[in-house]
Amino acid sequence: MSSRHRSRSELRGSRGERKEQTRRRLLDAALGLLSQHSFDSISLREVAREAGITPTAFYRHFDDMEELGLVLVEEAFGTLHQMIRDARADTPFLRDVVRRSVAVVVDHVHAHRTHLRFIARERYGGMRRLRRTIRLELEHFANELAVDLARFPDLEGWSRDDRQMFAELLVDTVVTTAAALLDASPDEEQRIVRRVERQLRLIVVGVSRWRSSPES
Amino acid sequence: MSSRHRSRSELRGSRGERKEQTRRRLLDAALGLLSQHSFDSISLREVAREAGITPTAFYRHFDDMEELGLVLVEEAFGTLHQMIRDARADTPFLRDVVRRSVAVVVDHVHAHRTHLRFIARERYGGMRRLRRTIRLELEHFANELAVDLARFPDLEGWSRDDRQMFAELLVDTVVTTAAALLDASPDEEQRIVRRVERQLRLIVVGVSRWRSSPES
DNA sequence: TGTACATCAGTGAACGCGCGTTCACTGATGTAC
DNA sequence: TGTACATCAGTGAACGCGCGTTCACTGATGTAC
Repeated sequence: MSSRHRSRSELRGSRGERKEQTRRRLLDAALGLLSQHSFDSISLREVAREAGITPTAFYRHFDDMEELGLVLVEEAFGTLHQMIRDARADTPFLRDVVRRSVAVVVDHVHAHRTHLRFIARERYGGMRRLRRTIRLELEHFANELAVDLARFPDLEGWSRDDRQMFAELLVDTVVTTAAALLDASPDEEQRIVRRVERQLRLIVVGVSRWRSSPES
Repeated sequence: MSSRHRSRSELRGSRGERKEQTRRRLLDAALGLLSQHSFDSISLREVAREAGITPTAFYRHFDDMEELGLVLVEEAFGTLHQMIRDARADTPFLRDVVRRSVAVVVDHVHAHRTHLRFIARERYGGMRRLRRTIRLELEHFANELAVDLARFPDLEGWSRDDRQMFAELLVDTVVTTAAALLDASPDEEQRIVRRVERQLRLIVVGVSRWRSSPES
């Protein structure tokens, strides 16, 4: 407070490393502010203040807030892909994967709360470009899942299109659930988890009868 | 432009009626601005300007922007309940209702675009109170649907809890679809509609086998 | 029907504030010799 | 290893602007008699 210049722990590291640390603080500051506000209502000055630098220095790291937002989308989907890798299991049974996945999503909500909140909030938020980028990433995500689903015996003989449709249903259900978990108390969390487990089980029952006997 | 006071069409009507017209213009102005921004980033002054009154006069109608937002939630769910009434059909077959419902949702997205966009955008948006109110309304909505579902033979013997779980899956799928339709071109719209039709059919297949043979 | 008064939706000036962006700058770190 | 210079992350003052809210007001509409 009294000493001028470099009074923080950032005294450590090379100039490049310290720049990277500041950039990280800016991103984290934005993620933090997003717990209370949507992205298009947080200001560059707030983010800089929260990160402990002057507004002017912000421009050493990003052209404007939108660019920072796009970096957050990229980051958030990085952690989301990590999540899906965690959920992948060595079982031929879809129901095992589904059961396992719910637990992974819950863990992920706790471990990467700010990233998931950002995606949930901006998926239908106010900034067109962010919304679009998130939508494209989610589609990409569902595409990957659709490819991966081909290995399950339950989906043998399914068309690419049907697998895609099923993948998108899973992704939407999981994202909606993750978003609901963000605002939930521990009690509500348990309720939400039980609900989505049964919903996914219901869907998997449908899968096992799809095509082979689509009419009941 | 040159004449002072009451130069608009609002010359018609009693004082009470004209006040109501101005209030309506404020609500519509907010809904219009929401096509580009989220609710917590639009300003009282913008809304007043768009409605053609001074910022000061805003306070004759609402205490602040949050109160206006809560009125919009109420309105939007009014039209949503109208939608569900339109979708209700005299058939014992769940699959008929589901098919019909998708068409009703598409119509509704066109007829009440601004209301649906508001709900989609603020469901996980930046203002806690709006988010909470929307969540409660959606739960209420799913409760009603769960009661209504009891009349279908496919769901005979289902517990109240299972019907609730199923109702929430339907509501989430439909709301997610409506939100996706808001940004869609006509081509994309067709794709989205076909996708959700198949997703709901898949779910309904699951329903027909639920409990009677939950294990495949 | 006519008059005197009350109501109140909307006005316009004013306030202090935080905003995004510009500019010239500082001084520690990095590099060339 | 020491010196001279270049780089560049971060500073601080300044700008014009739109914000929410206050205040005293205006004048058309509504009401009481």
